[in-house]
Amino acid sequence: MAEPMYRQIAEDLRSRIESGELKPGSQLPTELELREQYDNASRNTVRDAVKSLVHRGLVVTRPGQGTFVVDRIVPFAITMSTDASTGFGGGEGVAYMSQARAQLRVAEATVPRVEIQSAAGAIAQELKIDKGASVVSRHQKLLIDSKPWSMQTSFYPMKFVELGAARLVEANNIEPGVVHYLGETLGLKQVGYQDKVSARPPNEGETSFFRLADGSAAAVIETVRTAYGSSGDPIRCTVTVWAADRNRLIYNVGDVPEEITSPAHTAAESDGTAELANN
Amino acid sequence: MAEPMYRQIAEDLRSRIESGELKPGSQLPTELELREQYDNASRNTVRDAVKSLVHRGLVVTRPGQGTFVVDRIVPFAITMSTDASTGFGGGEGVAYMSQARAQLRVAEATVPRVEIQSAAGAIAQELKIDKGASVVSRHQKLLIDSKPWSMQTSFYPMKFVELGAARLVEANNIEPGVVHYLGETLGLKQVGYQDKVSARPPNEGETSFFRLADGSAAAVIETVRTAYGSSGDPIRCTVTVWAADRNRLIYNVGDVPEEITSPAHTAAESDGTAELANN
DNA sequence: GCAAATTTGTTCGTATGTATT
DNA sequence: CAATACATACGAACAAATTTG
Repeated sequence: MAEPMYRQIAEDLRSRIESGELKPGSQLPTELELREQYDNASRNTVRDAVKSLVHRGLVVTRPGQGTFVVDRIVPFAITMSTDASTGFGGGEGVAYMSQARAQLRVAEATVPRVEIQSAAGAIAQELKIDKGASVVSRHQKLLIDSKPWSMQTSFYPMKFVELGAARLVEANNIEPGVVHYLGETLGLKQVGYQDKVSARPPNEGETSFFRLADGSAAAVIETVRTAYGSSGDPIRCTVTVWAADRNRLIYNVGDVPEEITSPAHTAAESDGTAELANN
Repeated sequence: MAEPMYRQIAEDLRSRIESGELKPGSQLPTELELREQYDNASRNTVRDAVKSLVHRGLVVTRPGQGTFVVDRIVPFAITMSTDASTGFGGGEGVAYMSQARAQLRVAEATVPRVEIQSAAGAIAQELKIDKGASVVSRHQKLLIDSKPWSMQTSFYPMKFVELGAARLVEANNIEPGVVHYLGETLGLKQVGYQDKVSARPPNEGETSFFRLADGSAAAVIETVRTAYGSSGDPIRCTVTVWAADRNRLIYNVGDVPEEITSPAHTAAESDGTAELANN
């Protein structure tokens, strides 16, 4: 018995899924049926097999209904580097909306939740302020086609408000964008930014917002964007958490052909990811 | 009993870990001890609780030894946008090595495994060649401090070999870099590239190479980099898979202060990620 | 709208196997 | 070899969610 039975069952089911015998969206045999199909294994054993598939993101189980092969979501492509078509920083507010439209999706954003917080270590470091200093936190959730897509929180030094950028603490959208507003009121001009991209398992809040299956291996992508002004000082720090299964981040570096950078192109692209023979 | 018992136990253990009562590297109580601590719950119930922590990447279990709080790895920061200090495209070969040295790490790469393959759909699309056309695949695994860090496969149109870039199919490193070599032999100059960044659960090969705990929620980051020449035609496509728990990708866009872009800075940075109050 | 049937979720008990010390 | 600790597997009962009649 080299391989435990529940793993053998899991592998067999996986191959049935990948061969197309079990199509996306279709229901797996019930636990009772699986028992019969697999040598009258115990119900707990077939459950372990199914759990392993849930965990790998191949199927989802719904209490009272059954287990279903996952329907692949068409990922939303987001240009994170400066987007020629919208003119400014990708992945945020206005640019996000316009990219969504270009991919024939409907984007919405919740009303910002604004808070005054004392800066956590990482934020303080990014903004080059003292740990514990006051910062304005503006938090928004972004939806596409009415489904949860990402959540982002921007942090600004409280000093900006004191210097005259009063609207920073207002709980509504600042049109056409906070960056533009800071330019008008304080003369700050964003000249560049640095993104730090990482991936990790979701925490509780993220799991519930993104409606991630409980035991699934779903991951989130976290980007930390620190934007700088012409003086070289940080203007803001924006932390965005993306559901990994429905987003793809695009960075263009140097000269990239026009037709490649257009959002329509990335949208239309085949989803035949992975399987790119890395082994 | 709103919450099932195994979840309550899991949450209690989680809080004991996060409060620091159970430190990284230390051993959790054994299953037998946990039974006693939690109201004589069944062994299966405490096991379910522990599984849920394994799954979230907070602990690892080792047969015959026990369950241990995970030791956080210090992530390796990789500048993916063009790196001023090394002069060329981040995240690959030479640049990777030099960034590792700057962060006081030791980087190694395996000897390239070279194959002639017929292009899969996604690769063909990236390289703008016919699906099934021949491509040269050059695969390497990268280690840092002797531990598995990433694996990457570059695809080049077979046409390049026919046109004179014979060394493309040699199974050894091409110094100082393939891009440089293609410039010399074919006059191709890389003027830019597009990166597509996504995250997903690891497949079997990745799990074993990265030595990821079996049931853990570990994710991999996948970057697909397509590089373009001055004519606007694709030169190559490089697919890199990174273990998400030990890598952080850095993209600089526009003007970012020198001290921020230096590898030493990113290395020294506090690891106080997450907890950035996204909820 | 309710009751029954179906399906997955939780919890228990028990036995045996495998890895490590 | 023995003791310890986790891994696999079985059986059973009841709970909760959903669909169906």
